[in-house]
Amino acid sequence: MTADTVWFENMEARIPRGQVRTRFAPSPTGYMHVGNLRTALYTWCIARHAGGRFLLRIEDTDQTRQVEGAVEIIYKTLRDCGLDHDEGPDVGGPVGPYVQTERRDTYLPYAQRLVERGCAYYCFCEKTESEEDAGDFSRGDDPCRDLPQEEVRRRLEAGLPWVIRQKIPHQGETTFHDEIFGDITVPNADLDDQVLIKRDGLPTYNFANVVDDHLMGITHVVRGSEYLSSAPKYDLLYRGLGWEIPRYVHCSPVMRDAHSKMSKRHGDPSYEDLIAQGFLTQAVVNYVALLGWSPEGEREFFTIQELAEVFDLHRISRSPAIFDLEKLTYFNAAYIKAMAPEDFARAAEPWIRRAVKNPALDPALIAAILQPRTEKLSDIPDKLDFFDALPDYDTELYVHKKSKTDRAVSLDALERVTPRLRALPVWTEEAIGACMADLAQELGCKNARVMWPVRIAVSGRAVTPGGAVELCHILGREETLRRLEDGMARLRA
RNA sequence: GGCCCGUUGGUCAAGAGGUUAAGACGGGGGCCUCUCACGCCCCAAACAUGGGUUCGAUUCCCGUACGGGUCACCA
Repeated sequence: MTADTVWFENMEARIPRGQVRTRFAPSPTGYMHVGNLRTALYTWCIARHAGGRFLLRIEDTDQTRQVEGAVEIIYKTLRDCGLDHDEGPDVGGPVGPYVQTERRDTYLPYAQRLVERGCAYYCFCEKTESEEDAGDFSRGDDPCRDLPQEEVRRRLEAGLPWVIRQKIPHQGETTFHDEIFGDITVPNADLDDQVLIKRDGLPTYNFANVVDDHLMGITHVVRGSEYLSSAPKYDLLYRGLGWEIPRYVHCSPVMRDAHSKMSKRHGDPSYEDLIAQGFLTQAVVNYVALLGWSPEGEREFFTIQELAEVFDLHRISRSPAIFDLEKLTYFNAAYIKAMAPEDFARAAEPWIRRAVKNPALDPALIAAILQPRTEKLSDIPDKLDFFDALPDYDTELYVHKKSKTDRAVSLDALERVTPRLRALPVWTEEAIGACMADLAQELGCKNARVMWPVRIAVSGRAVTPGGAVELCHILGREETLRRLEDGMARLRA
């Protein structure tokens, strides 16, 4: 193959040979599926791993499915995730434009070239019933397939509506290579004469993809495995146009269960839904990377840059992977624990403020006790319902066998500790902790005998984020003493 | 239905013609501990199935089952 002359076709000067170029080519549907995000991530990783270029191309040839604002969501998601692109509608580049409807005039000449070469033909057929319900109508039988050139010209001049279809050979078979699935061979008779140029003059996805990928110098075509069965037709197209065939990387889908893909329709969360639920971008990206791909070795925590470094496309899995919210939650919790306390405090504050309105309570202190026990930000508010006001509670909470407390012991503990706390020279965690520990030691018992009752009195809850010491500290001396008094009153009642 | 692809514990998955078949999540148990968590330790849990090839297959080949994809003037 004379790749050096045909490969870039008028573009040798603009794209360095040997450069790895990949593209993410979403159609603007209004949100980012988890599967799409993963495809974008793998595509980005392939380019970055090789020091190549990553492009963004918007595939909007379906006029009937435009969603306003959809492109912005794509930009925002890619930006948030760190999937920066080198070329695209917003940043330009040498092979633009990067929006297919803005390239509308570039496709027809290539389709006509295929017609001239006998690899495609004008079809004047009406849409047929059988076609519309996707029956077993064999396109190989299309009466337009072998129309005499004169007749074609006559009909075109008469203004008859037409489409251009790919002319698949009746005989033989086609073998294509996929980086993940290997060589796949199919009989040409099983391939249909797909439409290349639609009646509205716009190319179909299948055709626009081939033309654009070539014109943009794409070396690795990454996409979902639903395109696997079209791949032999792509090969025929590339060959018909005399173009070098790129490397195909078909990725199996991300599933919601064993039977169906993740989808908005079924209520599965999109990327933006996950973020709204309190998942961190890095956790989502990290988790999703491992859904259908695995690194060498046992490590599973990676920054996006680290992913790019170690990414090996040949370790992408052939079988579909089921999305597991529990494992994502585990990753999220791990990322939260690893955050710098200030960063976590900043991320958690809005969620803390949903439950804690009292301005005297320091959200940073609350964040500190929350951080090790928060799996996702959205479960923060429920943990904080006792801060603003002490809830009504049952004194049964004071009975705890492991801490060796009952109502009488608790009352005794509270009565002893309250004056000491009132007298503390400073209200710090260290001072409060020492105060309670000292008392326990004097009583010759475990800390629990003092701290359990205090924690109950101060929170009214059996389960709290943080222990007695932290809670007292956060609530402040005055409120702490007020709640301890309240607790003693309840125990005496 | 035709064609194509896939199948290792509940989930994500490593792995190689000969292994006690990794690891992680989840589950169970324990330790730690002022609760819940965190952390640490331990445990249970898998090669879909039938034939080959082979001294030996979970690993290679064929069939079967099951699952998925595709068969649009949607992407």
